[in-house]
Amino acid sequence: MMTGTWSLTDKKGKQRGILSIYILHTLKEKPKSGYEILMEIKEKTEDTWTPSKGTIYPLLKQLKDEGLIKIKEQGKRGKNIFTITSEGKKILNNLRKQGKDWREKFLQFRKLFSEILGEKTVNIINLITEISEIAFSLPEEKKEETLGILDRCLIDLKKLNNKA
Amino acid sequence: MMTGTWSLTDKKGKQRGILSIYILHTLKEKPKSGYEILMEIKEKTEDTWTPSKGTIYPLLKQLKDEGLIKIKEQGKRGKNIFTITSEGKKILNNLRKQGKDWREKFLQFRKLFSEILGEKTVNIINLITEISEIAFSLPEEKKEETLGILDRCLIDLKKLNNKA
DNA sequence: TATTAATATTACGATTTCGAACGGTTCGAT
DNA sequence: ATCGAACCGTTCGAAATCGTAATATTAATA
Repeated sequence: MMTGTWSLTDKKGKQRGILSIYILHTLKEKPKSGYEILMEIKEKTEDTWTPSKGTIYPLLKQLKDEGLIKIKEQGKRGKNIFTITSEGKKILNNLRKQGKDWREKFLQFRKLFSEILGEKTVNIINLITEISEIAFSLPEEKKEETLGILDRCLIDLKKLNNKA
Repeated sequence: MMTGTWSLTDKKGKQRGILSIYILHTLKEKPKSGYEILMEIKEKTEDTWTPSKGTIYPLLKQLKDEGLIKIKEQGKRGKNIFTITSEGKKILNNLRKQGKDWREKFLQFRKLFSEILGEKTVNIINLITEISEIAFSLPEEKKEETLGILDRCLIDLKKLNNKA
């Protein structure tokens, strides 16, 4: 969806797509192979997104050539285990700062999608989306209260469900 | 973001991206020029997305060549006012049916983005995800009550926010 | 042991969209 | 009369990603 809309530009002026950003992010947590990253995304998104093999491998190579990641070790079957470099960490931190705009974009796109689909539950979607955006924007010290409010909401919905 | 992920395949086997789908949708409501559609999107998404001119004009031409839209009239300055054809309406309806998966995709991507951005609100994400799932699964006749519960939640969060 | 499945990667054409440059036509302001 | 802005569209290289096919190497299963 819209090639550049979700891309971020790092401090070197290089545009980075979602997958690049995710790769840096996950390699910062722990060294991984291409296949592992691929399967991880598939799992985390509940089969909603499986990055194409044709994308992830050339991208890993590109990021390595750029010095943002490196091969930590090699395993069987031609396996390369990548890890992030310190340069990569800098780039990632810089990108994260710029990703703050995503929140607003998400809200807008969700609204547009609802309209396109002619969804009859527009009000529900809009409410949930708004709830999401406020919940995420509340500061850390309000987290307990936030969770409490959401929990109550969930309980109420479950009750309503059980009255079915 | 992920070129094909949000694309839908119409009954003719042709892949349609977001912009195509939006064009069909909005021309169904009312005939419009390319520039009008462009500005409409920009407005509706609060400047979050302005489709590229390099995209929309060739796309309109393509859709016209395919018989999904036609030129209704022409105005000054080379302006073409497009309207949807009956064939286009069929395609749009077919596409809408397939867009039902977007809902789940959206939630998943929202979660992934939060993780990438280092948002420290995992529990919040999980709660909101659960809330979404229940809210959407409740039957239509419970809609009013659902809305009520969600509304209350939103109000509570807004109050919490205003206590900042 | 042979076959199937899973892991691991490469190659490549296709797709949607961007971004930028370019050009033309009104229209309102000066 | 001139200018700047807005409307209106075209061209084109670049970018991120998809989808698919192919290949190789284990590991699991029959």
